[in-house]
Amino acid sequence: MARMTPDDRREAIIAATLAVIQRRGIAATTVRDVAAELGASSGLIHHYMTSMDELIAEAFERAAGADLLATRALVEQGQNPLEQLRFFFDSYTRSDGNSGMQLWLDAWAEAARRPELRQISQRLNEAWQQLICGIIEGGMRTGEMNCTDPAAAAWRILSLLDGLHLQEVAHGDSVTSSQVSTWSRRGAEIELGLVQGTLTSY
Amino acid sequence: MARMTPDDRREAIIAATLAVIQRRGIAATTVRDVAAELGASSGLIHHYMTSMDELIAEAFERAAGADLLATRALVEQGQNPLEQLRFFFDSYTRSDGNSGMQLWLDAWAEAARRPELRQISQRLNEAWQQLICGIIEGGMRTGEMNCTDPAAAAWRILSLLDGLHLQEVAHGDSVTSSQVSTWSRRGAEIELGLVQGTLTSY
DNA sequence: GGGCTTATTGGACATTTGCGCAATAGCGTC
DNA sequence: GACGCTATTGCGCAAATGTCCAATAAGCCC
Repeated sequence: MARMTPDDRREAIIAATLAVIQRRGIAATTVRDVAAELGASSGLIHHYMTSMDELIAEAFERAAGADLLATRALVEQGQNPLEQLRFFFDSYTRSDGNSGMQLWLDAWAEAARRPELRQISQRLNEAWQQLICGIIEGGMRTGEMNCTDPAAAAWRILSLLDGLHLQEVAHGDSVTSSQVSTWSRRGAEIELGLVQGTLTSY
Repeated sequence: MARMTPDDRREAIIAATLAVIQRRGIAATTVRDVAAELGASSGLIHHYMTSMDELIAEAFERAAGADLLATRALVEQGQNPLEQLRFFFDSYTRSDGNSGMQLWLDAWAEAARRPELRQISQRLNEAWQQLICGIIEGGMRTGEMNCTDPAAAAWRILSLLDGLHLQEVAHGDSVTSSQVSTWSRRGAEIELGLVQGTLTSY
C-alpha cells in the first residue's frame, strides 16, 4: 500500500470502516474486514486506532453526522417552513438502501452498553429534533403550521419516522419504504394541522 | 445437575437465556453464559436447541410474547374503545425498568443477522399493530374515533411509541419515561381526532 | 437389583476475533 | 546516493465462540 500522510490515512481508514459498517452492521464489523476494504494490512488499523471501539465510534459519528449536515443543508434551501419540512422528509426518507438506518439500529441497541457511542448518538438525535423544532417554530410564526408544543411535536415527528424506518429495516415487508414516506408525512400533517397532501412533494 | 423432564429443562434453559439476555444483551449472549446461569454444562443447551439462533429466538419470543398477551388481556377488559386505548397505553408505557424495551432494541438490530429472530419479531410487531387497529376500528364504529386509514394510523401510533421509547432507553435523559407516556398519548389523540386529555387516565 | 433409556457431562475442534511485534519498505533530508 | 524516520506489512498469539461427540450417570420398568 502506498505510503500516506497520517491525516489522510486516518480519513481513509474511517471511510473504509464506514463502508464495511454500512454493509455488515456495527456488530459484525471486524478489523480484518476494514483492512480488506482498505486494501491494506490489519496491523495498519491498529497503528492509527488504539482500539476497535474507538474505530467504530469515530466512523459512526462521521456517517451519522454527515447525514445530518446534508439534511440540514437541504432544509436551509427551503423558501418557507412548509418547503423546508418537505425537504426534510425528502432527505430523511430517500431510499438509498437504508444502510444508514441499520447503522442507527445498531447504535441505539449498543448505546446502553457503550458510553462513547451513547454520547454521540444522543447528541445527534437531539440535533435532529432541534432541526425539526426550528422548522415548526418558523411555521408557527408565518401561520402555516399550528401546534401547541413545538418541542414535543418535533420529538413525535422524529420518533414516528424512526419507528417506521425501524420496521422497514428490521422486517422489510411489513412496512415498505414508500409507506414510511407516506405515513410519516401524513403523520406530520395531522400533527401540525396541515391539509392532507401538503407535505407530499411528488 | 439434577436430571429433569425435557419440558421442564427446556423451560429452565429459556428462563436462563432470558436472564442473560437482559443482563448482557442479545448480541453478547453466549452459550457458555447461559450454561453458567443455568448451573449446567454447555453441551446440555445444544441437546435441547439445535442452534444458538433458535435459543435466542425462543427466549425472545417467550418474553415479548408474554408482554403482548398481558397487554391484550388488559385491553379486552376495557368497556369501550376509548378505555381500551387508554388501557393499551397504560400497559405499554408502564415504567417497569425498561428492560423489555432494550430487548426489543436488541431484537430489531439483530433481526438483519438472525433470520429466526426476524421472523418472530416481525410477527409480534404485526400483532401489536393489529391490536391497535382493532381498537381504532371499534372506535370508528361507535363514532368515538375519527380516522381515514385505521391500518396506517395503527402503524403510526405503534411506531411513535417505539420511537419515543427508543430515545428513552438508548439515551435516558433526552426523553423521559413520563414524556413517552404523555407525548405518545397526545399523538394518538391528534391522530384519532380526540379531545386533548381523553387518553390521560391519571 | 439389573438393564435400558436418555439426560447430562466435559472437553475437543475449527473458526474468528482483537491486538502486538519484529521486519520491511517508502519518503524526505543532508 | 546514503541515512533516518516511520508508515506499512504479515504473521503469531491468546482468548472466545458455536458446535459436536463419546463417556457418564440418573431415573424408570421389569
